[in-house]
Amino acid sequence: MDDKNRDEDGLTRTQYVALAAFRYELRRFLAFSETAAHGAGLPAQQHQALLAIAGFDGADAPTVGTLSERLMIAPHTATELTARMVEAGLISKLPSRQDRRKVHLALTDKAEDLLAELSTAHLKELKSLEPALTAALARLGRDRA
Amino acid sequence: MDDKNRDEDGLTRTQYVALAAFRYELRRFLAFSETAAHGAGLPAQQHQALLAIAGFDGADAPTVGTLSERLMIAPHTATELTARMVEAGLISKLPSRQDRRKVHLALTDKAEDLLAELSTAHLKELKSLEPALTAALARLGRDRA
DNA sequence: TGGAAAATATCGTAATACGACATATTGGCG
DNA sequence: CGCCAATATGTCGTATTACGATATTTTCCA
Repeated sequence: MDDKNRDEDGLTRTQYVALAAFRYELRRFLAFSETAAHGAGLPAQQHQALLAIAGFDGADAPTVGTLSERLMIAPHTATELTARMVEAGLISKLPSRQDRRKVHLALTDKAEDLLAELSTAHLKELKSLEPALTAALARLGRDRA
Repeated sequence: MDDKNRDEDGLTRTQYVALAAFRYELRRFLAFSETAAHGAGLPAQQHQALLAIAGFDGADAPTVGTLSERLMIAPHTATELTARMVEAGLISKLPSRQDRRKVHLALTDKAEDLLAELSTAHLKELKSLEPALTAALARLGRDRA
């Protein structure tokens, strides 16, 4: 069906529109998040680092390594990121007693306040964006060629 | 309820975990997308530009301005992006007849092939990531404090 | 105990988005 | 009808940030 709407190789026009719409919704959320973080005086990636540390679901405190995993960045990039954040007074580094190669990370009071404020705003925004995001995602599943 | 799990200001630990998990799922998808684009020889943003052009849901061909809107970047950033893409043989620019300030954008054959390949892979990946993403999103709505 | 592996760190480099500014074109209005 | 503000795109220098290559320290195990 709908062969006139199909590109030579490819997908239907509807599928491109659906994919593009999904990415647009994603960008809307990410743009909101970036603006909110900047408004609080944080680069977006530092906000993500704070959230990853505070929301880390593990036994002991997260390390530079866990941060690199959760943010999906190279280990040495996490090193640089955390160095900037220590500089900015957002986190503290504590060398592990058990394994002295590791460095545990903890939020400062300042960072906890900022993160609480940002997270509240994000939950609210996500609540309002959720329908559009879910709908855009679901739309991709239909019209499978 | 659960006051011992509540940070001073702030949200419950569960909420931080849920927010962090949602962002992690988002990053997984974005990392897949970036890897796929790079594998096809494209910077991620150029892939997004191709998709935004191909999936533009409007009457006439998209312009530099529409691209800046859909990608949520500044107009002059869209100018630079499109210049790089013309250079790379991915798009062509066609000054509008109606309004000679505007420049319409169209994919080259090469770009159509690349986009078809990437979009197929993305639809497949999204199909597999969709449950986790939807679940992470839905989880945010529960546990509202 | 001697090295391979792991964890973090350093330095130079590249990509890309932005701010400030410039140019061209359009449309409205006195 | 001509002038000017607004619109659309373009140019240039700058700053941020992530990466590759490489180094250092510590741990683990054969």
